[in-house]
Amino acid sequence: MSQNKRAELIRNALPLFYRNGFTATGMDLVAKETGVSKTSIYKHFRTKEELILAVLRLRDENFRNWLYRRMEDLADTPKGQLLAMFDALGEWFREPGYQGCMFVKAAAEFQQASDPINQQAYQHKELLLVHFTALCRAAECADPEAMARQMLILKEGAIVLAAMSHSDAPAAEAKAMAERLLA
Amino acid sequence: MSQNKRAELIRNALPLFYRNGFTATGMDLVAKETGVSKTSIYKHFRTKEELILAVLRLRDENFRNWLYRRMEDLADTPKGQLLAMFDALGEWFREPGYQGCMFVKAAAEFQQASDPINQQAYQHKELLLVHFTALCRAAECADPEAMARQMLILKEGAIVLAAMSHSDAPAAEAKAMAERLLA
DNA sequence: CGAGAGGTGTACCGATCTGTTCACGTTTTT
DNA sequence: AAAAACGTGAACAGATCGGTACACCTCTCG
Repeated sequence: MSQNKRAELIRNALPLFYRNGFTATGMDLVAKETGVSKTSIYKHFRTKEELILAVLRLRDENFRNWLYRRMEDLADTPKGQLLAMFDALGEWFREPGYQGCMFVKAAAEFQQASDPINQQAYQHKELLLVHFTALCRAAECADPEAMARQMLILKEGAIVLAAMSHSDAPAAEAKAMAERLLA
Repeated sequence: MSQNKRAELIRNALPLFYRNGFTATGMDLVAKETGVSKTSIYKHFRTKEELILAVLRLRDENFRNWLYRRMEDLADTPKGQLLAMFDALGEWFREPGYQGCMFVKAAAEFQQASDPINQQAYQHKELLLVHFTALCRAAECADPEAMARQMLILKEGAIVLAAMSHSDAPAAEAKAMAERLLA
């Protein structure tokens, strides 16, 4: 019961924070839009920061699961999967509510390195890097770590520019670069 | 007189917004830290939004001037300048107060496409793209427009990851990619 | 001198923020 | 059926937000 309400709260708060921003979204709005009273919210989370951290944990899980699965569905070789990532990103960019990377925005709003939100946001990027490194190693790249970091740069650049330009073109442009680098 | 105070206000407000964020920086703090009374601020700018737009205009001018000049100082061929951009970015990343791209953060905080701040933030990226395109054309790239957009993706990816990882390594990694793409 | 422009500091307005309190229902368990 | 657990709505506290009002100071210039 309690866990259900808690999970429902986190799940419904996610799009709120994603679309309105963290600071700009008040707890009264969270209560109203999630259907969970403010009293209950503060029974599950001591502060707004704890709720945001929980939301980011869910987002990390959802996003990485979605991306990895999509990469596997679109290609079966390691190199093919790395390239397919940019096709998956393109699909994401074309979604109506696309607003950029939630972790980049979290790090932008809570930019002190000592902030737990900032740290958790970067952790998401580190987890992506681990996965990319494994794929690069399986693809027998000369320097898997370096190639993985480069793929991450391409991914982040495409995400930021797609958000700012309201276009999915950066996905294809990043993919073109990845193709030449992985060749 | 008036213009001096106004310029001084914008100049001193810039690092405040850059380090604290736009929403998180209150007008009382702006008045206190810039040395310009709130009464005077609101004589020059009708709203906080207008002040932010003025700050972003100054930042655009300062940053583009600095980057273009640094690229010219470090190399004399068009291709060399494009590569030198990543060395210049590395210098920026190593500066003590580095906090990422102010325009990306502005677009993240004011993410509605109809928001004037969002529009002005993207305009900065468009101006960079114009410059890159001219350099790519001078470097006799096969497709100057596409190559310029790719260089912009590399630049934005490096900026975001340098900010999140508190490291200057993305500059060298992006440069390595640019070298292979421009070869 | 005297007027006006440009500036300051402070107090204030109404709204909104995070977080708490309290009295009250509803459901589950014993 | 009694009791504990879980939930609600609404009011509230204290702080802060963007923005305004007002009295005052200090120059410059005629």
